Amino acid sequence: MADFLLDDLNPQQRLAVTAADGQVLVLAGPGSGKTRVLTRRLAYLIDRKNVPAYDIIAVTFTNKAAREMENRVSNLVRANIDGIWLGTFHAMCARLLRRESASLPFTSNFVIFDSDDQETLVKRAMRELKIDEKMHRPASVHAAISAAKNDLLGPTEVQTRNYREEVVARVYALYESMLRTNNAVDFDDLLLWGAKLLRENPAIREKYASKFHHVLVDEFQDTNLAQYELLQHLSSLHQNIFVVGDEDQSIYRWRGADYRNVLRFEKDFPKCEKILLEQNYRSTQVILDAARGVIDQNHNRTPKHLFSERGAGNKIIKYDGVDDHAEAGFVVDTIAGYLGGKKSKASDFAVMYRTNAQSRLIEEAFMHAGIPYHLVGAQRFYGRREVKDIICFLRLVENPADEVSLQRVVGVPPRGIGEKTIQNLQAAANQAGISSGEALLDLGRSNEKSVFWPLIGRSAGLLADFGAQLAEWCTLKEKLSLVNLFERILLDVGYENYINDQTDEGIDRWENVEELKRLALDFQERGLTEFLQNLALVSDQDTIEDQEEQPQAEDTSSVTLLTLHAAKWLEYRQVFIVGMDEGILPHSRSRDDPEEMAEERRLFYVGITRAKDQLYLVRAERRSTFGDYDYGDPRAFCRISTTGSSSTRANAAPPAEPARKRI
DNA sequence: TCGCCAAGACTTTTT
DNA sequence: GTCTTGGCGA
Repeated sequence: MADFLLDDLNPQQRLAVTAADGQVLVLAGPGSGKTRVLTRRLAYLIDRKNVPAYDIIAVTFTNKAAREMENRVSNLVRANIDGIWLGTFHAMCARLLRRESASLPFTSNFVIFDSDDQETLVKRAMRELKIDEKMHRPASVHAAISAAKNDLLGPTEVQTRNYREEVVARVYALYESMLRTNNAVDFDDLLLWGAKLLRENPAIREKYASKFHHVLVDEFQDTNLAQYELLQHLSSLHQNIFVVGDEDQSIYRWRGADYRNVLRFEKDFPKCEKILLEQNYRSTQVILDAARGVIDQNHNRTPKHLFSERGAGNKIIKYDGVDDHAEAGFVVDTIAGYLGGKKSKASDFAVMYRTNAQSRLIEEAFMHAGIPYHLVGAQRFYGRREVKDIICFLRLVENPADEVSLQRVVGVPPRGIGEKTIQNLQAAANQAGISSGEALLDLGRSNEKSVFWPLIGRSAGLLADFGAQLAEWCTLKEKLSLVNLFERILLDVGYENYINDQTDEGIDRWENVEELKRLALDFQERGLTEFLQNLALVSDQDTIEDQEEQPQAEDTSSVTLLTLHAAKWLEYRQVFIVGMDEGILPHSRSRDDPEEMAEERRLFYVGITRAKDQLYLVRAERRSTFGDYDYGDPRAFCRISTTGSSSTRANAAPPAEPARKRI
């Protein structure tokens, strides 16, 4: 009898999908049908094992992956799957924290600070502590705090072996208390508090551990320590945990991801069933062999023998341009050649690079040649100034205690309120033991009669005006629909005039505001709170790639330009990896650290395995960096077999020539 | 307080 | 090369 759930799976995939209860570790090479296995497993549990959907939690790393999985599973099973907990780690944790806020130091309507907000708050903490921002850059202090949180370390638990670490600890402590007064959590907190909550409250832990009979995890190699602990707690009772990942594709170490969680899993669950998915449905054997030549140099992993039934395929083509212009020229000329032949369309091609800065020259070359192209993930919609402005206005209306938003929008557009006035407001509010937002609202209500009036100085009137404005919005929040509130705020502050100066840039910015308004329209029924939460947790990559899913007319097809990191989910017939120079790929900052070099190899590996038919490795003899020219050195990563005849050839390459001098 | 100019920085960016 | 930041004058 035909079985649509299992028939089209290969033996390894079927083994994984139908595995017995317990712990299952699926190591899935690139293009081996990882998503398919995960969705079929979910469908199998629900449809064949009669597991109710609400007994299952399945976590992914992107909203897009979660949405896709939900759609596919609901198409595969007869049962209704509404009760399933399916989403990103962060969204699942946000839900958990809102439900259990009684046991937490914030209320259930907490706001979520994104990385920009985090950095703003770090800066404020540093100023308050009078720490020199030249010596300790806020970005790096922020990174240190974030890393500590990913390792589940609180402000009193971080190491203070030297002055720098001590500075970080002090900033961390103040930063943390500032989050509390803002009733806010940051991205990292969602995971940290989630793990802490379950660790320290046995009753709550048991509640969820008994609820979730099955725990499923996607992209397991990119979990951090907090996520790992979370998974342990959630599966602590029923012990049914099914994880899918590939340690060779772990490329987010700098954000706390630790591929060694795969090893940890094997150690913590010695009885786990380990299944390797090695049949690749994407690439030719030549490409897979090249990829293997790169990745086999890494340690602490399970070796995999990726194979393809697609045959050897074309040789990998290497190209050394004289400079970066020649590099871009080669890419564009090659693609132009194919497009002239009519057999290929622009969307068959992708150009991948290590750093975003490399895209500029390539873009110019495409523009010059008149070939349509688009960038993936370069300009983050939610990171745009105008988008962030509006979000902060809305956040302030939702939660006037949000000091980060207040500070941002109090002078947008400029209304005569500057640094000094804000400082006075903060000091006055501090003294009264309330937030600046509350003090501002009081000023708006009582004007000169407010106790804060004399403490502000010259601009008290301006501040009171803004406070009254904010108070009005807060009242309107209850009466108007989300979109009407949105429009009202824009109108009240004259935002369109401010942002749209009729230049191309101004028009573009205003269009972004309108795009945000369209998004708000989808949340008319759910309201402001949910809209804001969604904005915090649904970001960037999700929205951009959605357009890819619905390719429009043929003539809009274009070449894709993207960083190697952004390439992870994608595949193309022909892939160009450019900038194959020591210092760029592998990146110079990785040179001295073997773990970092291993990550560069994984990044390269991810890039190689995106190619279905044809791979090009391109480099330049010299390239301009920040104005003047540098000579590159084609070391480690250019030693790669182009014919696939021997995957060990990459290791046996002659030693690299010494780096050439710079002119 | 705001807007302009010069100086300095500059890997990657699932949430 | 280009974006952000900080200092200074109007």
